[in-house]
Amino acid sequence: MLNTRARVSKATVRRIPLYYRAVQQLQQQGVKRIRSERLSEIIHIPSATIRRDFSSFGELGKSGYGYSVDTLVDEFGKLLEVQDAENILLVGCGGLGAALIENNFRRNPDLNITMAFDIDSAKIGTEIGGVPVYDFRELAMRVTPDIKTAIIAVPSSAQPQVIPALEGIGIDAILTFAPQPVVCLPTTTIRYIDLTSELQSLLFTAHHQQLAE
Amino acid sequence: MLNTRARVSKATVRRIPLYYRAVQQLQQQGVKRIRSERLSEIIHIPSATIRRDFSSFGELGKSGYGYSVDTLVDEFGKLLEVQDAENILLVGCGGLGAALIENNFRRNPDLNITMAFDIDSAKIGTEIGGVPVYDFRELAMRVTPDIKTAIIAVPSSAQPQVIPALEGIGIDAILTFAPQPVVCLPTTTIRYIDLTSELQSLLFTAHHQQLAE
DNA sequence: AAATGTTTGTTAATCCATTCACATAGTAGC
DNA sequence: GCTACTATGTGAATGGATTAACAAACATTT
Ligand SMILES: NC(=O)c1ccc[n+]([C@@H]2O[C@H](COP(=O)([O-])OP(=O)(O)OC[C@H]3O[C@@H](n4cnc5c(N)ncnc54)[C@H](O)[C@@H]3O)[C@@H](O)[C@H]2O)c1
Ligand SMILES: NC(=O)c1ccc[n+]([C@@H]2O[C@H](COP(=O)([O-])OP(=O)(O)OC[C@H]3O[C@@H](n4cnc5c(N)ncnc54)[C@H](O)[C@@H]3O)[C@@H](O)[C@H]2O)c1
Repeated sequence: MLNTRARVSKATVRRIPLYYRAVQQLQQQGVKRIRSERLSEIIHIPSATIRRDFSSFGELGKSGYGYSVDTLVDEFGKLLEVQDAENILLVGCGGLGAALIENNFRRNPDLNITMAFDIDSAKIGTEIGGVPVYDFRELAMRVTPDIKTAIIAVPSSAQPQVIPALEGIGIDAILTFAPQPVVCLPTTTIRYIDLTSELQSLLFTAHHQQLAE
Repeated sequence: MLNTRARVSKATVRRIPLYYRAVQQLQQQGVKRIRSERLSEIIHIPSATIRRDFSSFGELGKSGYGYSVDTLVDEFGKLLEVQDAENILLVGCGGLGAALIENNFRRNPDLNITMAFDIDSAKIGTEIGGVPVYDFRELAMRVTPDIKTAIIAVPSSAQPQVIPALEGIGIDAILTFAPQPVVCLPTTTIRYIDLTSELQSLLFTAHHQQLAE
C-alpha cells in the first residue's frame, strides 16, 4: 500500500506529475520495464533522485530488474487520484481563462473545469468550450458541493475579493495567475503562477549568468 | 555599481521580480522608505531572506533607517535591464499563445512580443493584438536580429522541431509551456511552465498533506 | 554631541534536498 | 542450483537555502 507514512518532501511532490506522465507514455509505447538510469535520460532528473523519490512511496522496484511500468502507472495514478474526477471552477474568463477552459486539461480526463465565473455581462450567460459562464455574484448559488478546487485568472486587483468568496463556499485548493500575494485560510492550499516573474528571472539568468557549465 | 561579483543564488534570482514589482508599487504610492520587516508583510517573504537577498547586490540599505524605495526601484530595474526593451517572439498562436500576445506583459513596457509564428494557414497573415503572425517556415526570413528570446506555446509533440529552429536563428532564452523535456544547446537558457503538473502537485498537497501548520 | 533606539548585513546554526557509493537482493544464463 | 550480473534502496556526505540572532552602523531626539 502507498501509506508508508514517510514524509514526502516538497521537491518530490512537484516531481510526481512528471513521473506519472513519463510512465504513462512508456506504457502507451508498450514498454513493460524501466530502469532508473533510463528514466533519467527521458525526464532529465538524476537517477539517484528518481530512486529516492520512488522509495518514499514504498518499495516499488526490484533489485537487478528495475521497475514495472504498469506498477508505476498504477501507484502514481493512485497518488494523483486519477480514478475519481476532480471538478474545478474557474474565475475570470479573459484571454488566459478562456484558453485554460478551451484546453481543459484534455490530456488528463480526471481534471475537469466544469463551470466558470466572470463579472463582465458580455460574458455571463455564454459558454466557452461547452463550459457555462456564470455571474460571479451568483457563485454560492451556482457552485456544486463536489467542487473544492479553483483556478483564478482575474486581474491582480480583483484577487483580494475573489479568494475570500471562494473560501466561503468551501474551496480549499487554488491555482492563481494573479501574482498579488493574499492571506488565506490556513486550510487553503494556494499556488501562484507568475508568468511575468518567470520571464523576468529567465532573462536575468540568460543575461547575467551565461556561464552554462 | 551592481557588479559585486558575489554569486547570486538561483533562489534569489527567482525573487528579484517580486522585489521589483513590490518596490515599484510602493514608489507609486509615494512611499520613500521601507524596512525589511515591513516589506516582508507585503510580499510574504521572511525579512531575513529579504536582507540576505538584497545584500547580494551590494549594500543597498542603511542601518537604523531601512532602504530607500527609489534606490531599490533603481537597482532592481538595472538588474532586470528595464531601461532597454526586450523584444520577444512567440511560437504557437493557439488559445494560450493568443492570450499571451493580447496581454503582452502590458504592465512591463520593456517586455514586448513583437512577432508571432504558427503553421496553421488560417492564422498566418493575421494579426493578434497588433502583433503579426507569420508562417513558422519563414522564421529565419522574418526574425530581426534584436530578438534573442522566445516563448513557445505549441503542442508538446511539435516542440522538438521548434527548439532547434529557434536556436538556429540565435535565440538563447526560451520560456515554454510544452512540458516535453528537450535537449538544447549549452548556451540556451530554457524554462518550462508546466500548468498540468502545477495543478496536479497542488491537488496532491491539498489532499494528502492538509496538515497546514 | 551624547544617549537612545532602530535596522542593517552577516556569521553561525539549521533545515532541506541532492548526490555518492555500495551492501543487498534480486535477475538471467547456463 | 550455481555463478555472474544488475539495479534497487539507503546510509553517509555534500551542497544549497533559510532562519536566527546580534554586533556594528546609522538615525533620531534631546
Ligand atoms: N495573459 C498574460 O499573458 C498574462 C501575463 C502575466 C500575468 N497575467 C495575469 O493573469 C491574469 C489573467 O490575465 P488575462 O490576460 O486573462 O486578463 P484579462 O483582463 O484578459 O481577463 C480578466 C478577466 O477577469 C474578469 N474579472 C475581473 N474582475 C473579476 C471579478 N471580481 N470576478 C470575476 N471575474 C472578474 C474580467 O471581466 C476579465 O474577463 C491576470 O492577473 C494577469 O495579471 C496574464
Ligand atoms: N491551455 C492550457 O490550458 C494548457 C494546459 C496545460 C498545458 N498546455 C500546453 O501549452 C501549450 C499550448 O496550449 P494551447 O492550449 O494554446 O494549444 P493549442 O492547440 O490551442 O495551440 C497550439 C498552436 O500551435 C500551433 N502549432 C502547432 N505546431 C506548430 C509548429 N510546429 N510551429 C508553429 N506553430 C505550431 C497550432 O497551429 C496552434 O495554433 C501546449 O503545449 C499545451 O500542452 C496548455
